[in-house]
Amino acid sequence: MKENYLKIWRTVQLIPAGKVASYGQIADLAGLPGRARLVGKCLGYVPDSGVDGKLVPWFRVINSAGKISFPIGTEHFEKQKHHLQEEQVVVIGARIKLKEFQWQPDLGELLFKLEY
DNA sequence: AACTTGACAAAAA
DNA sequence: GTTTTTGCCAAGT
Repeated sequence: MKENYLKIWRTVQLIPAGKVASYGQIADLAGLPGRARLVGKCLGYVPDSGVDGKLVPWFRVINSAGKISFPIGTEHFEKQKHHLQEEQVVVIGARIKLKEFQWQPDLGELLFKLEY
């Protein structure tokens, strides 16, 4: 169902530059609790052209362990790491300090997103 | 309808 | 810290 993909893509667009979010966190915010794996799957289908006229920053989504989910050394891995470093996120190996870089949405943003 | 597949996650070891 | 095991559930065959 493409309905869910859109919810997820739009939620990912809310992550500010320089911050990251986990797959589970995105699932929750998108109103799809327990569907972290769906988030991962659908990010693989993100249109390069973007959604609603904006790009979807798929590279700001990492796993709950605080690591990039692609195998180290793969093309995807390097690309994601590069994107993150471009916006000042510190990546050591595959690891990112969630304590420092995890997105913590404030109440205002949540209200804005309450329309489903 | 049955079975497989994930860019996952939490708990256990 | 690490790896393994289990549970998860929409989507695609």
